[in-house]
Amino acid sequence: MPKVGAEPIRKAALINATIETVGRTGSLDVTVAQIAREAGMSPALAHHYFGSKGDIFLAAMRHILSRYGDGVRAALVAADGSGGRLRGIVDESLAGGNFDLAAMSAWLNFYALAPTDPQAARLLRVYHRRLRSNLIHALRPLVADAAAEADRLAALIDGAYLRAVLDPDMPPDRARALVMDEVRRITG
Amino acid sequence: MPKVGAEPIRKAALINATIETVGRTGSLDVTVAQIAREAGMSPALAHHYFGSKGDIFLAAMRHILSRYGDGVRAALVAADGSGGRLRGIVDESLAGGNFDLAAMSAWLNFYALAPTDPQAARLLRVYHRRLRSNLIHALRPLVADAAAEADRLAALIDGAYLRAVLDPDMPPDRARALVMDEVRRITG
Amino acid sequence: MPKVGAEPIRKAALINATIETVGRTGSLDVTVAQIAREAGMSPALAHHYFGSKGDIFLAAMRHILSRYGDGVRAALVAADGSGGRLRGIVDESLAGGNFDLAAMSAWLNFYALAPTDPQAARLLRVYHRRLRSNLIHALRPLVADAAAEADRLAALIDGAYLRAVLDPDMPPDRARALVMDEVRRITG
Amino acid sequence: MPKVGAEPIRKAALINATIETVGRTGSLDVTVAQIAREAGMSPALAHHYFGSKGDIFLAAMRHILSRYGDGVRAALVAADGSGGRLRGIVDESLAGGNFDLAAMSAWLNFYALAPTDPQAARLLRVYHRRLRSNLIHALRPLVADAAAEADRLAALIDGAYLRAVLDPDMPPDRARALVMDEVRRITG
DNA sequence: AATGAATGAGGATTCATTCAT
DNA sequence: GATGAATGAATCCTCATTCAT
Repeated sequence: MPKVGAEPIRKAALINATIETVGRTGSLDVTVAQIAREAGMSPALAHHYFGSKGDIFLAAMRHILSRYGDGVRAALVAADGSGGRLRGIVDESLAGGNFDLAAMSAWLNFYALAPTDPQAARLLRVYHRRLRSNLIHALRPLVADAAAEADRLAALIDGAYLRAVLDPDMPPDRARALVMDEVRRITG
Repeated sequence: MPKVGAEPIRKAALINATIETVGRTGSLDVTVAQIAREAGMSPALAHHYFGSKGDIFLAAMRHILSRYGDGVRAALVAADGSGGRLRGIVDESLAGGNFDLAAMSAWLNFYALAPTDPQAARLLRVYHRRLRSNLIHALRPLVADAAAEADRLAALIDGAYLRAVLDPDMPPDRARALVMDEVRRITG
Repeated sequence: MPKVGAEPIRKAALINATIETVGRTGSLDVTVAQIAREAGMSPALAHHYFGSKGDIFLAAMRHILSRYGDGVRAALVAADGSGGRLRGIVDESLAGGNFDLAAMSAWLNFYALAPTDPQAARLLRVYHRRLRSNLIHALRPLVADAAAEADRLAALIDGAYLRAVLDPDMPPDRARALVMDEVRRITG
Repeated sequence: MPKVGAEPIRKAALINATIETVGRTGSLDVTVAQIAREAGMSPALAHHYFGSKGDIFLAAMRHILSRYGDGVRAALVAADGSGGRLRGIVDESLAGGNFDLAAMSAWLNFYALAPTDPQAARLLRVYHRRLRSNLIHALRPLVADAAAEADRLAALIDGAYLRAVLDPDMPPDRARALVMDEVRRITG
């Protein structure tokens, strides 16, 4: 009997190892060997499951993105009213989990990758669209030009995240509070 | 007596070549050889004038940062009133020059570098502090809590820039307009 | 399952290749590429098995030293009486094998390395101590101040070796005879 | 009027700088730039006066050798009787000046160079011959086979020097004492 | 499925040396 | 005489990737 189901397990292990390793070193300059060691397997096997280093990274990014997407979806389901939905999106976008070194590095390097790498760009676009659509949906009952307000709020979220990540003077809590003030202004 | 005075010329050429090369490839993964070729000299000479690859990058970033700083300063001098100063800062921060691939890549990769590289972090901090202080100064006559408003505006600027850079659906003009709406709201 | 057990073979091949290459060129200024080529493998593999060029050299030196140590030990076991032991040590120290260009260059360059490289110094010290202790052991039944006589004899051995290596007018045989005269004087 | 006599001054400065630099770093791996800086001139000028790096080294070695030769000559002139001449030679050969890191490194690296570099070999041979002839001259009135005794004593001197240089357990004074004991045995 | 073995293709950096002034 | 400028040629080392087993 062949060992069944090894593939998804191995892939998941590699994805986690990638995030973990990138996080620990704070840089995308990690080697396949490092990732594989962290995942407890040989570099050759990593290449066997993913075709290349780039594919490993992409899978890891997709994982982070979908984890974020799940969080937002859950927050929206649990939310109470338009204001609640807005706050849920913001909360999730600036939640603690996005600020560990692993996620931070992943995001920043992902940004840096996007102008060059079409697959990264596509992934990022999906994220942008979904956030925008969620925001519009939540804002429509509250403001006249929901689309414009959504863009502004989305930019504010990203900017606040950036600051929280890069600026030691701006801890994540202040970043979230800063956006929440704006949300409060909108929800009245 | 030897030919003299080449140093500043060569250094400037290398800085420009760095920005140009990073811009063209859209990635920090450029080799010293590429930069040197672009600057029309040998890799050895690049190492002669700057000590290392990292120093070349740092000098390039410093150049971009100081170019931006000069722009802001000029805009502030020319500005008329608090509202004018605000609009000047926003205009300069989201000016066309910041959106060529070279500047974009430099900024994004600089962000990605900052969590790891202390010198990059220091440089970025200088930028953040200066922007914040400029915004506070311009906002003080207009709002009660200038500091909080400055943080929010700074985040909005960075977020809008990020969107304009990363999202094809958000051209620089829309990004600027988006921030200007907020400025208008503040200035009343 | 992969091909297995290459490591010791490769390491041995690299050590031999190092000695051979250093010997052929008569200088420590050999490149990893040269050594690897001599050993029939890529430079990358050499770095894979030993961490660095320095480690390759050290392993080669250790090999030479242990080869010499084995020779001395065998000579001591086979020796008959104190005088025999003395003659055995001298014979082994000035045996033909120490005079091929490879061993010579290794020794000389090792000497030159020792004041700078702590690991080389440590290795050399081991050799010195062992030789001294062997000599003292063999001399104790024969002379009053065995320690002093051992130091003198050790110096004489090293000096004779040096002459034999450096001076075309002093072939190894004469060098050995020169020391043996002294041994004969001691053993009476 | 041209500046006269610059050449010998510059050359001497470079030779001293070479010895000094080799001594400070304890290795022959010094760059022409380091030597030139130590001598207070540009690397280009060093090449102007000596044709190549090798020539600089050779000149430095020649300097050390002739300095040693002068010392021996002076000691012989001042010496009283055959025994005094012998002691003078030994004293000079193991004098303090030969044990500073500069001279040590020079000697050791010179040894290492000799099997490869014909010029170094020639120089070394001169030294060997002169020492041997001096020793024979001093020994002839004292022993039957002066030539054999001279070779043994020369080897002992070199071996003692080597030990003193390489072995922290053998300070220069003990090395000299060790040889002097032998001298005393000969002079009776 | 899994891995040790192996390498080709760079990449940063160093340095002796040359040259124009 | 003197030097800053400039470079070609190496050198060590790294790493993604392939392959035989």
